[in-house]
Amino acid sequence: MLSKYTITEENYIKAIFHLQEEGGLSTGKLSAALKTKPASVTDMLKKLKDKKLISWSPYKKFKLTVKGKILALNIVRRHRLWEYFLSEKLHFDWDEVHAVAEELEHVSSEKLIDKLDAYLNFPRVDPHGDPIPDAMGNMQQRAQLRLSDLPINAPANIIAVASQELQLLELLKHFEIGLGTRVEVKKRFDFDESIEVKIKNKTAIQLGEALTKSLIVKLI
Amino acid sequence: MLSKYTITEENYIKAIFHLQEEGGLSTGKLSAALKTKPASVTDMLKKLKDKKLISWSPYKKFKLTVKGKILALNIVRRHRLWEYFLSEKLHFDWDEVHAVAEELEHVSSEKLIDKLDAYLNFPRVDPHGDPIPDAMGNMQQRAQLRLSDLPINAPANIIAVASQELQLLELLKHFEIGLGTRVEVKKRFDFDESIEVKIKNKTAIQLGEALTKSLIVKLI
DNA sequence: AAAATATTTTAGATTTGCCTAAAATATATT
DNA sequence: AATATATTTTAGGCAAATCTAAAATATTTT
Repeated sequence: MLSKYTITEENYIKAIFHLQEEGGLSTGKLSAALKTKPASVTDMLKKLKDKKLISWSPYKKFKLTVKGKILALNIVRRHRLWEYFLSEKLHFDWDEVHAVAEELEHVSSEKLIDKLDAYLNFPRVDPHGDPIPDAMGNMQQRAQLRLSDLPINAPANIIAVASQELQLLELLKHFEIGLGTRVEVKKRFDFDESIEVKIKNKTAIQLGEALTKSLIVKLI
Repeated sequence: MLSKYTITEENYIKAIFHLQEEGGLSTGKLSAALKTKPASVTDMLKKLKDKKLISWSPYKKFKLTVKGKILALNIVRRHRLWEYFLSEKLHFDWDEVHAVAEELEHVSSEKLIDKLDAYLNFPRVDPHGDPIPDAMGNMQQRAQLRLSDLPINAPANIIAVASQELQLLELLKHFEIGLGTRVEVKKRFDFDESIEVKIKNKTAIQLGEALTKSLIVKLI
């Protein structure tokens, strides 16, 4: 039974979860992710500790407890189910989906989410290719072949974008890269790890490392 | 352009709107509706006045401004569209719909609501029979649903009696039917258009056409 | 129209989440 | 290992929305 938490608390838990997964959890990183000051983060960490959602003590590393992780997975589940709904049913563009889901995820009815899940036919992956935890909190690993690792001349499809940064999504839109887009690596420049990629059937273009590492592909 | 308001502000505006429609708007009634104390209501009324959503001055009557009414209609629109969605798509029972919609209505994306509206095919009435304002804030009069038109097994309340005939009122008294009485149609006889109705929790009784066409009901 | 009652508002506190500035601790550099 | 730098925490405050208790105004009753 997940009791009720404030929207702020949930946002902290979610951010902690994601940073923890990336292996870069700290007060400073958290404050950056949440756009608050480190001092504010410390305040909240104490509260989360009191609620037994994280383990924490002054100046030490901190992390989610089991209880915290269960909550985090539940929030992630809500978020991704809503993303799926917005994209699949309401035909939102996939780069608009994230912001709205950010609000919807805090609606706390367990029943709502389970019914939504059923209505959507229990999708296991959201529009960004991220796996959706099921009602028990189980989430599959996601395939992790990045565009940056794709062999030369191997045709593949974009299946996920490993970042929600607006600037990135904007860039993808500009290049007309989306889920399912066919790509093929033509050349690799060791100098700056940039890559020459053929998108769909257009002439090859140059893409930087940050971008190609964020694009998850699957060989055709 | 509806700027952003806090959830609390929106709840106040919505409650003021409904009380205003029923003709019973006062600090005390508002505090009861919102489950806060009158003193808290006064505080908020000052804030809403500053934001030009209501007209108010100490100890005087207060009411929504045009700006306030537009906002109220927009909130009502969101609420009722979500209710429709929950009932129609997710198959929630009607009595569960309200509480969840109460949370969903505060998700502020205009685009979300318009797309939801389209997805639902622009319904004009929610599962309780209440009219849904359109994107322009236009709302039709509440449909006068007569007991004779009530679907089978749909619980409803008597909200009006479309006749003042003494004989009718006498009959109602005899059956212990009054405003607010819960009714549920159990069977319909096409032969003489009489109906078998369960009143409150008593055993169902037979009512004639003239009577059932005079009783206005509202789905619960 | 005065008194009694009911309603509403003011005044002063509390809690949540945030802030700035300063202190404490941890990490990196020499 | 000592110092310099970076990070994190503490201390003290602020704004939103609430509360209680007391004061001000309206309304009802006699």
